Amino acid sequence: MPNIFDVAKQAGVSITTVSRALNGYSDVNEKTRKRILKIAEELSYYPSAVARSLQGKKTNTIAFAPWLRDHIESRSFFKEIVGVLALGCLKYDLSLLVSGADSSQETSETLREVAGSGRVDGIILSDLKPEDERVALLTDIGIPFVAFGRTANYQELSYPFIDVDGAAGICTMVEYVYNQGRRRLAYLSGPFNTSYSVYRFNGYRESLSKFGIAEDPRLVVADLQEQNQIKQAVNRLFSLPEHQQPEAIIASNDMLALNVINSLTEMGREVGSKPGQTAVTGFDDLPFAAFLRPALTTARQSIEDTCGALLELLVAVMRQDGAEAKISQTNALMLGPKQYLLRPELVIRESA
Amino acid sequence: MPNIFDVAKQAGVSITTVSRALNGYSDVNEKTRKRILKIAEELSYYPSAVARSLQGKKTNTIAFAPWLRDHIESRSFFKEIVGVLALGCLKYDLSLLVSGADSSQETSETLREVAGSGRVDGIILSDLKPEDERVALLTDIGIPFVAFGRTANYQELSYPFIDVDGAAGICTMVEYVYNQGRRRLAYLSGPFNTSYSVYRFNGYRESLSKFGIAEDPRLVVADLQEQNQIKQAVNRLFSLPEHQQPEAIIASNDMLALNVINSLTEMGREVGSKPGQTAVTGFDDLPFAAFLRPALTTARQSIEDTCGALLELLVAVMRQDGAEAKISQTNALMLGPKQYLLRPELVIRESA
DNA sequence: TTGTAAGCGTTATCAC
DNA sequence: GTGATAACGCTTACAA
Repeated sequence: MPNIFDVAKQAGVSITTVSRALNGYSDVNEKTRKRILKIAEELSYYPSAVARSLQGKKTNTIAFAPWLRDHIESRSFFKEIVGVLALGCLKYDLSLLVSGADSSQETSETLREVAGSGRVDGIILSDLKPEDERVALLTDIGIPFVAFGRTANYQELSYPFIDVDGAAGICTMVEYVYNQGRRRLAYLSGPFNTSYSVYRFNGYRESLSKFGIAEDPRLVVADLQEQNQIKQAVNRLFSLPEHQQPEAIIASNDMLALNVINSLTEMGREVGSKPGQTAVTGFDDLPFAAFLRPALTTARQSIEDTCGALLELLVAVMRQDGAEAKISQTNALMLGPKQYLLRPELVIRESA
Repeated sequence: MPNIFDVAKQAGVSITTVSRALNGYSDVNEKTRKRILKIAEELSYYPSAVARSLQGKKTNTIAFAPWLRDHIESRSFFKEIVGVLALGCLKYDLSLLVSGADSSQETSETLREVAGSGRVDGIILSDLKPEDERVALLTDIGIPFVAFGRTANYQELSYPFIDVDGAAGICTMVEYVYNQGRRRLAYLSGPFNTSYSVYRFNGYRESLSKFGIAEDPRLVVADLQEQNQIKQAVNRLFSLPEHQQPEAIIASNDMLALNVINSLTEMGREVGSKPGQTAVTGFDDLPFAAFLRPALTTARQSIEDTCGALLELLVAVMRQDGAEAKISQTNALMLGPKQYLLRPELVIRESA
């Protein structure tokens, strides 16, 4: 690999001039610039990105920092978002650095390393916990970041984030099945260690009280992590006396809903929106949701939109746009400066 | 961000000692090391990855370098593979850098930049073309890489790759529908600018000749890029005189098959394995394949396996393992040193 | 066992 | 317009 000296020697100038020519400075003779450019081309010289960032220059790279858990729900969502994010980065001429840790204790450490490494200009923090030390960490370090999700205390901390309104989404689902005349509404969720799980569950509780339905603890099962647990939970729901069995199952995400549907089908129960059938709803509208049978009725938080908003906001933050960074998503509610809540949309299909 | 000087000052030693202590060198007093480690911890000091790589040290990062096209088939596959790769990297304590270019002319340039940037230790090159200048490019630069897919001249070039045996996969599908008694077999494909499309198509032609079926050019449609084109193609197939219409449609990938099924269904035609129904087969077994209706019969090239093999091989190459890098996949056929062909597996579901 | 000093490949600050 | 030269933060001979 040729370096700046090689080019300088070829061109018979100093490295300073080469640097200036290549970086489009104005104070360099047009002729010299042309010559240097040509030589750089010939030598197929590319400035070392690493040396550049050592000077504090932009890296044109952002990091995606998820908190990887081992849930059934976590994996499929992760894959989807990484892919979409990577694709979205192209538009901004950014590269995406994905680095996570195997164990959850290490995530903070890994994050600190990435943030302090000088390898990225900004970070997309994902899978926020209600109390998430990573927000303070990044704020301390002073690196631009945008969170996907929010902590409980987002108002005091006032860091930039994009979140999907989980409570609203679940409310919509509850309202929808309520209007079908269903009253015994079960709620299945993964662990509550992540913010969105909590918000979504709150949505369930809020809407129950809104409709004057008493909460039945037997209809709420949380901390579901793998297939078997879900199957067992569904089984248990339908071991209740018949008039206490749920008429609808609100699942906190699509992956859960998928498993619920499968369990129900295995048990010989019909899933759907008709009376007598069990209604099942999901959340996220992952690509497979439309293909399930019955096709999943769910709350869509278009991942494309969400990722688009995340990138838009992060890019604005990185530019130090003192101006309120506006994002172009139309369904966004502004909670604070650079804090947006995206409103999910009810997608009615067959499962409810 | 504290740097190595801060730690050195705190500890009352030179930066050399700090460096050595942190990198686990043996020639440093245990006491001093302890002290330095403690101080580094307190200061939450992390060595700058950038400065480190400037010294030619490992970055523990690999790049994924796809060739992004604008097909309907390209996008979903890309998302899947990036996600799985990112997850797979965790096992090896690697970060994944995804950087592509918007336009296809730029891919080589972008690649050169990444490869020469010093930011990554190795590269996974994807979406190979039958003649792909990127192989020579990376070989020239001398950076470790593994290709996902292969060029036509892989034997001369002898670079490491993992490929899925596209011909074999399609042969399996053809044989399967042939055994159902079907003889008029259409083949739908995306553009032939990518190796796997060519190999898969070859598989189609080989198996036709193997079964003594004459090729009917009207049953082969290539260069399909978007929904509408696929719909039109299917329409045209069934505008043929009835006894010339296809009894099976072999699609070169799942995304294509999905659209074929939808088109067929819209036209009121039944898809399935029974006589009278049109059989449709896919290739890849993307996550949605199992959920389609009818569920897609396809050739599975488990992306997990493929990515696993890619990473395994790349890590071996990066370690300079002169020894033949063995991969642990059991269905792998060795074409040459560090060149493996993965044999896809027939997944029989409902669509054929 | 520890320290000094020379890189690594850029960009930025001064002079000229 | 152009060129020395000093950073940037680290690793690694080479000394001590």
